[in-house]
Amino acid sequence: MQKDSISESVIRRLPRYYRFLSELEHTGTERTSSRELAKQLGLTASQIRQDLNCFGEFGQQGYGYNVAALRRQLELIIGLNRTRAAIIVGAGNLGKVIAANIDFAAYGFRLSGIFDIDHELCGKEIAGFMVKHMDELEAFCKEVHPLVAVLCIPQEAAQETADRLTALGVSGFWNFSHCDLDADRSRVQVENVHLGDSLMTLSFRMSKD
Amino acid sequence: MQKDSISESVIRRLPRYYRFLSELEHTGTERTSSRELAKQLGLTASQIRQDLNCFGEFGQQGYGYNVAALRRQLELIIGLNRTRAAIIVGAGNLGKVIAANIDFAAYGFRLSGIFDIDHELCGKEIAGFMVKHMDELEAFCKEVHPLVAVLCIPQEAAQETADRLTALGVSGFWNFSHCDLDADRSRVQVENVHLGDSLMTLSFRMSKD
DNA sequence: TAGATTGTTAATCGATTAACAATC
DNA sequence: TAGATTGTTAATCGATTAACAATC
Repeated sequence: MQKDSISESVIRRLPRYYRFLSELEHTGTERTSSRELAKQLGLTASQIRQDLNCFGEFGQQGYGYNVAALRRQLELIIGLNRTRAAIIVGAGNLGKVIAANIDFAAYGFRLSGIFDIDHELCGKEIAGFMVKHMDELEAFCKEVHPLVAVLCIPQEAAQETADRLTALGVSGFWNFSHCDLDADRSRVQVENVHLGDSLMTLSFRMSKD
Repeated sequence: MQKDSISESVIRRLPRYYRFLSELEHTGTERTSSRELAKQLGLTASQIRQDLNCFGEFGQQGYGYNVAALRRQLELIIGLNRTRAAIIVGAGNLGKVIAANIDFAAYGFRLSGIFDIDHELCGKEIAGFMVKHMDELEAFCKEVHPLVAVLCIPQEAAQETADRLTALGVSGFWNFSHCDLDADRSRVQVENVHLGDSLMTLSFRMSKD
């Protein structure tokens, strides 16, 4: 069904498709077409059909796509129906915001713990979780087996912590540290959120004009 | 000097080059080569030379690149030496974290105000700024002329607010709202930070294995 | 001079777009 | 049936990689 390797470009577009179809479904739209989607998303109809056909045949000639069905398919493709345990490492400002504002369940995850090295923070409650000390990490992972770690720690500690977590069975990192993690990409998935890099691209594009 | 149009792929790599060269400079490294950079960054030497030559000739045959000089060039290329006024719109959790944690000056910006529609939040201090009410936006912009707005507001309010800000002379948006802004890309630059999309790509990549 | 590494041109690869037969 | 729109193959375009003369 699914092509062997999906290009990074396609992967980056999948969430947009899902997001837009969710909106369409929400407004009660029943059917759509690659032409209509393309127009709304600023892509070409060809591209959308090519992208979707990496995963299967979801449309019908002469009709187009059923919005609800296609959204559901994308949900399964992206894996949003799963419930992987996730932990947040680093309970500073950023960790707190993520704990409180990200609807993990909507993305196929279940927040199951928050850790920090600062003894001051431990025991405090964030988003319904009592912050645990990093000393408890091994015992916790042995019990809960989190698959994903959200890294909200300083750059200096990131690599070491990632290695420690990998050894404990974590195979996915949502990395907010300002560094590129060194990891075996065949076994571990890393999604970087480099806010500084993001702001730099804005700076660059505004400098050209 | 600079090629007419720089591809999105190149733009995304520039911050990584800058970041890595800053590290090298910090550790006292004097010279490097495209080969060495490529090895460290997981790219090819060809690609790095092609990328840099979009902007000029910064190396020397037989020697390579001077780390400090190349870093400085990238700083200028990305525009980090500038000081564009920026405002944060939305003083909720996310707005607060960004105000407190992002070193705007390091990226060519200067934070100059924080706004919210919630009267409760107005007057409170965040990162040294007194939160202003959105009613004061027009008067403020007339005086300070911010070029950039960081949107930390709900999806529903994003488009309307962006339009309002565009009319007030804002030409760059760092958009944390979970929606794709509709803007005239020839006059306005938009950099989206879609955390949901980011987490979905992680979900997708973890689902394959 | 010999070795190293650039800047740049040419070749390759992959992604996007166009075209169209299949079919609802 | 006629019109619409898919899935898919072929053509195009752009980005990455390889090769190499120039030169430090």
